[in-house]
Amino acid sequence: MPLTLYNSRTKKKELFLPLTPNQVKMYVCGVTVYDDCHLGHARSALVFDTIRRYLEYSGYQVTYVRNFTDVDDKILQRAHKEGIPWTQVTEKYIEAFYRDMGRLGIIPPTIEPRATHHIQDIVDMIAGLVEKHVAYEVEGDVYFEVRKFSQYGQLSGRNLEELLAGARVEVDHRKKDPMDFALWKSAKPDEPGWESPWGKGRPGWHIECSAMSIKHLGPTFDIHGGGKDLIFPHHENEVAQSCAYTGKEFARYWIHNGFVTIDQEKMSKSLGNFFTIREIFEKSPYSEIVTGECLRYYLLSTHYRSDLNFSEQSLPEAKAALDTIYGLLQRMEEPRPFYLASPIFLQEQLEEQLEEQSGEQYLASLIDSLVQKFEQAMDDDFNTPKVLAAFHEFRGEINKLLAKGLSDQTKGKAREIFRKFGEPLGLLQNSPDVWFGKFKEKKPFEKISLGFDESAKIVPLDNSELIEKQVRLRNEARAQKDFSTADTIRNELAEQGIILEDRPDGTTRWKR
RNA sequence: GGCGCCGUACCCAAGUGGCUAAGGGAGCAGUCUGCAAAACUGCGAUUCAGCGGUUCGAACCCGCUCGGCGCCUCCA
Repeated sequence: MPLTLYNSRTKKKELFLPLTPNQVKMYVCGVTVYDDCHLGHARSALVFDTIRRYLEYSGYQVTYVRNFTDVDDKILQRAHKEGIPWTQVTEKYIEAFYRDMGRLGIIPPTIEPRATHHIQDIVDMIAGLVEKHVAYEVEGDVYFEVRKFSQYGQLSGRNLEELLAGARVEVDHRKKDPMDFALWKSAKPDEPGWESPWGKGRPGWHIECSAMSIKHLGPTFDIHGGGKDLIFPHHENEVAQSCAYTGKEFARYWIHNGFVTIDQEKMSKSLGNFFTIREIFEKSPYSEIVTGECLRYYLLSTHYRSDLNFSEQSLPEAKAALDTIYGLLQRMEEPRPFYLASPIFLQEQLEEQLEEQSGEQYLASLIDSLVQKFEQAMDDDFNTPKVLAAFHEFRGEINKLLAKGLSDQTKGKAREIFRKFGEPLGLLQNSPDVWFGKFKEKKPFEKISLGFDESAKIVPLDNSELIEKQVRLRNEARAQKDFSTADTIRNELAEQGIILEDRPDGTTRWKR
């Protein structure tokens, strides 16, 4: 089935045909490492992680490059404010970034270049642009001359006249045109800098992505991605300087993800309405593993190009939805109830077997249908919400089959399917026991709150043995029809967020 | 001011010209259960912000109106 994706350059869905068959070269703008990353950054990383996973699922060999901007004004400001070397700022936040990505199950890209490791490539590229007379130096700064690139504005759908008319930038009279942008910035005496033909300085923001993508993927590559706020000026400028430099097409498909909003407004540092990933995990009532997967589910429950609004319900809703699937996985792991195997039920057992025959055939058709829906939805511009719907439909059908009785082999097959198709989404890879908190849990009933609520403290505990003991006591009471004691225990456990489920055979399973 | 996006049930969210408008959450009712939980079944938009138009046919196309948001400055 052919993959189609929305190309923001042409504003249309297009058939995806990579430059080299079976290979995809993809570059995504990463983060500037001057602070903890927030949900918006995470969304971008997650969207492209999912795209990468699906491309690999589809059989492509993917080279995925995602950069770190590790030198820039904000980093220097931060270092100055904290009175530490700027390199310490970048190291700290690169580490934090890895921690957050890991919690979200985001697979590291193939290559993670840093601007500071590519200064020579950047200088070479700028020198080439100066040589071609599309860039010029003024007092140690080098600017790209937008008038020299006739296609300028093509990606973002603007033209220079419009831009000038609405320009809010204060005009720097040293520039030939107000829209000219910096390739190289001269360093002030106290600022870090590298030697260059124009004196000591550092790269402008846009040039690093061009230099590093060309270096690692070649002049023309398949996919370039990032948040939709990067379309202008960042990506527009990348196109201009790259094409001017190589004389070749730059990225062939442009993919831009939508924002995460709070109260319908873009989450951003300047508005102050953001949640860092760290904060979300610290305040989550769920374990780290569960929180990570819930967050992932939540972010995938909206199409990547749409904005999505984060609220206090987002995580609990994702948890409830995932619970239904993990609950099924758990039931499919359990041995078939003994009452189905006892002699009294021999007649029923025979019937069960007959049911199983048709049940297993039916399962095969359900799997076919799921695979088809999965691929169709993902091939249609990565429609993850549709995929999740298909999972839930599949779940419902399997639940019905399970009630009729399924062989261990068939149950195993169904479980495998959930795992296999959850993988490209980064979902359903945990064991039900971990999911339902039998190993580690934080303090229950602390709802994730919007804002800086210090009351939500992490209380790590591993009280499985205690719970098991309570469950045993309760079942002894139940056996003696001492239901008041049984109910007392149930209520006590419920207060700790433990839910008991009695099986028909008298045993009890518990979960959080 | 320029360019652009969005408005689908109580909430989240697919669907963008033609079978009964997916799916999740919450809710109500039922089956099951000592009670519960889970699972299953049923109920819930004659309707897709509003109005007008195109069409045999529109939530989907066009126009206008109302409401929300984004980019044009650093931004995932």
